[in-house]
Amino acid sequence: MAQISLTFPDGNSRSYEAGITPAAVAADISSSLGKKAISADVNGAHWDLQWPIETDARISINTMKDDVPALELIRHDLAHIMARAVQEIWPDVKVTIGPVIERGWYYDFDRAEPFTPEDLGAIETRMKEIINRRDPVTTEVWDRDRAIAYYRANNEPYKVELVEAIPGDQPIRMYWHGHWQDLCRGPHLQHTGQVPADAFKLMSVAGAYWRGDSDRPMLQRIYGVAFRNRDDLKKYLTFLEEAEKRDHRRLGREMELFHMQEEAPGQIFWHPNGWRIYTTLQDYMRRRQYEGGYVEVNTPQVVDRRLWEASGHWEKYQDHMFIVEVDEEHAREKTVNALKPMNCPCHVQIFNQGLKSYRDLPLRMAEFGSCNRYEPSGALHGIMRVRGFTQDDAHIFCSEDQIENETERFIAFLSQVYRDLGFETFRIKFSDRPDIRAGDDAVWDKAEDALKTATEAAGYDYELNPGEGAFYGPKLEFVLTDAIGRDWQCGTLQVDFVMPERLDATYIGADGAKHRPVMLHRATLGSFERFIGILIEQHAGKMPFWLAPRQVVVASIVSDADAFVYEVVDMLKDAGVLAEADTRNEKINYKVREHSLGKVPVILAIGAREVAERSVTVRRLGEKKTEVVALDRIVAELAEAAKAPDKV
RNA sequence: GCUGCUGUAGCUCAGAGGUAGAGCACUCCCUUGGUAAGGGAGAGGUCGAGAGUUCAAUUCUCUCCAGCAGCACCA
Repeated sequence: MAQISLTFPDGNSRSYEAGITPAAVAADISSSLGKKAISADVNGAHWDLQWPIETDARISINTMKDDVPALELIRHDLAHIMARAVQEIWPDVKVTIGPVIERGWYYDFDRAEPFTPEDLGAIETRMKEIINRRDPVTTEVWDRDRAIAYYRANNEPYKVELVEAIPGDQPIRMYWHGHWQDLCRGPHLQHTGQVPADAFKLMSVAGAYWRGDSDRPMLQRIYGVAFRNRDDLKKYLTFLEEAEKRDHRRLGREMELFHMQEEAPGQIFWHPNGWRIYTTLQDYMRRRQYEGGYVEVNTPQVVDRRLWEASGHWEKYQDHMFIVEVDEEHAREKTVNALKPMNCPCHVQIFNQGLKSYRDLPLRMAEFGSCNRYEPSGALHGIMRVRGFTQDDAHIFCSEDQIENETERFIAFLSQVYRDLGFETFRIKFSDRPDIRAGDDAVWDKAEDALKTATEAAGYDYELNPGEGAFYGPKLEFVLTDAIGRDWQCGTLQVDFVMPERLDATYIGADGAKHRPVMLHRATLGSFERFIGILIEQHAGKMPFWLAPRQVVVASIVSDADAFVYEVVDMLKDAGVLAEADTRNEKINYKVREHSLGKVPVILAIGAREVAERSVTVRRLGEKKTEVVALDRIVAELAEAAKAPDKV
């Protein structure tokens, strides 16, 4: 028998017979490790304890203390255990796939009747039974024909399709959890009892297309979450509650920011409070963009189809456009217009007015561009994904040589804005050329290099999204992480070689000849609607003072203080602070509770004492303590706090 | 758009084949109270829309609309 040498993490090696399994190695080290082992890392690959090792290798044995492999195995085994539980309860349900996902797993089933919440409870109970049976997990490699014949015989058409799709050079591996068997690449745990029975939960059922293809059957997907122990599960459930409390749809109603109604799906009715956030943010962006060398423009909402045909939107984007037909008097045909879904074609129209010189470049043309897109009904979500929205859009018309500098400049601009808005860090994703694309490879090379070099020069790393660029050019995407760890893609910068060509934009170069400008599409916030949604959730409604739609409530404690309350409100308003009086016939407790729930950052209470000494008692949101402050001082302090970050 | 679920007062929700209820919010009265709900009274609903079954529909059936979760979409 050939011998192989296995090297352990501490640097020691031992000699074993070729074909030894990690399970045997672990048992050889100690019998307790043999029991605790869950998997191995063999030359960096995640290795099932039963898979033989045939060559010299570095090996380490994993136990439940190793969180990455432990979570992977727990979730993966639970996917199998759930599928088994489902087939034990309903033998005619067909199984498909069940991968591990971020906090758990899912498994897709084909079953005529929908799973109900009660069904989920029954499945969960059965899963716990299976775990308690401590069934051994075993594996073997099957011949392709045998696997196909087996699944045909068992009436599992989805599995047949999966086996057929496995490339010829890859083994077809079967796993048993007790008597229940599934096609799986592994690895898995030693036995079902290694799964913690109190650290998982089935969360929801939803439809999902077979193989993610909307032309194929709709399956039922059951989602579960799983962790190494009960505490981690509890923490996750608490996180979900926290996210629910921050839901901008709920806070939008509670803080009277906006509403939406049936007659205008995907469109927002902004109330005074919400609109104050919107305009404050927009005013701030307008100032920053002016500073950043942009000119601001405004373009039409309703535009004849001819322009959309020229830009290519009519062909590629028509399903997402609101089409407006008008019967013109005496006209032979109806005029067909579309509400603009994007601003770029209109911006090119402005660029095309008059001759442009290379001296005009780069031309940074910004618009708070109101767009309408007919988004699929299922995509709508609060104010985050809507059919009517306003982008903080701009198009930079420049030469190819200027792409890099403009990119670096934009990253600096965007990072300043994000910092001002309370997001200290962000990630950059770089999407390069897709398979189907327009333009020469030489131009793509140049554009991709420019984006990468500029990103590095600005001091940022990027993650590569291979092949995810738009057909007209590569792009950068800027991703924020919020206070509870969720990612939001907001900013974007996209190089476009195609639109200037289609709409015949040109400039006169230093050589006196006509040249094609490059367009950089860029947005910082993305859309005001979505970004405000993110801000609401980021802050759980407690907006930074300068952005808060209601900044100060001046509340009387006794009605004799009312006159002074109004005086204080006027002083604050004159100082640029959003102040309102609350002189209602209510106790101070009641007023404090109501305005705290309304997320008003500062309450100034005024009773007889304050009137006598011209002071106020300050109570700040989230704090229990109060302090008495002289009137002039608090007005000065709040006036300072109300300034936007670019004015501080 | 697809699958499933939901739609009753401003909000959160209960209810039943015989044209509706609670709490909070709202209005009025009493109360002038010192930092997260003082007391009392009152008003408020075409039960998402349309059609069908029935003596009778908000309740049962169908269609549509909207919302929620996920999928697909987000050139």
